Amino acid sequence: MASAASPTRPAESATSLETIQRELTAFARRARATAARMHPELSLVAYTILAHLEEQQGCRATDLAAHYLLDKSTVSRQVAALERDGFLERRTDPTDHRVQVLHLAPRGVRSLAAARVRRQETFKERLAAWDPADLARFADYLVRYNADAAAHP
Amino acid sequence: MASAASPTRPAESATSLETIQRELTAFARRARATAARMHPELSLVAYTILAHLEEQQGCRATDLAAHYLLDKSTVSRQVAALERDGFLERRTDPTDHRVQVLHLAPRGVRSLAAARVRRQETFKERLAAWDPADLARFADYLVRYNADAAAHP
DNA sequence: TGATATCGTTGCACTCTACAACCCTCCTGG
DNA sequence: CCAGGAGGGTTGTAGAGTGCAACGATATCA
Repeated sequence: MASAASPTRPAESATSLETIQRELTAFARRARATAARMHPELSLVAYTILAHLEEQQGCRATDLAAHYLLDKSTVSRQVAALERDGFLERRTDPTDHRVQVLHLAPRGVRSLAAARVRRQETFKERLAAWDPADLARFADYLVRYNADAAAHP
Repeated sequence: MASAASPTRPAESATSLETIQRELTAFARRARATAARMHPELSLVAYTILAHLEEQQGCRATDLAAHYLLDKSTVSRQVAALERDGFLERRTDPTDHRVQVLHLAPRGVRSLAAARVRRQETFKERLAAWDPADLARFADYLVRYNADAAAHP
């Protein structure tokens, strides 16, 4: 399972599909526990929300829900907990008082940075033996797969 | 994000790592809901357990826990529910009365087959536009990644 | 035979999640 | 102008999934 490219006779497509299914679900099962080990302070969802906030320079709870296919009530509770613990802050949009724009609070910035370092270390160690070209291709495949998954729900 | 391979200057490895992290966690968040949509009768964990049982021709609950990094109590409850609903059966090992070997029951075989068909259809549609060579490479990468993840916990 | 290890179950607590009902604010058509 | 609908967000409720700790039963070994 080490080498990158395999022969690709048409008959093998079905096998690839099975493998992709099995390996993706295997990963999914472990993701939560892995996240908990890497950064106990931030759950997988919390980390995701904070990272999104940093990347987007702030956004609304509804955006988070839409982007991550979560119910708005779920996001609401997550955000409430993150605000209570000082990871983020809400700023009511002055032009539309229905809207609360979420921004990272100082503690959120710090925790996110620390968590990112831990994640980087783990992934770096984990993927140390990979050729950079393979890493890049793998990343591309994942992006493409998630895009396809979003398009075919 | 459509084309497969990207340029791979060394400086891009860090970006690839970030992308891989982000896309894998994005997938993980959606996996449970996706499974529920594809086969409402079997949760993601239930499907996984039954598939493992089929593949291994029966195994112990402890094996499942070790393989999927779950607490034995979690597996115990999952197995109890699956037995209650007729998806699997337990057979006490005659040579070691502590051990219960789990096997698929007829209903488990049927449900697993149906779920597999639904999953195949979904994935086939989802990945229809992919070149078989890309599929094969993607599958290889996933296998390799999960192996590395298991080796560096 | 007694100490130790293994397999599994159960009590407990917690997180994550969706759905439904609700409130508040905004917008638009009569 | 204002009534009704739409959008953003919260809360009540319920259920799945999970881990930890304590326990009982069985097996193994000194």
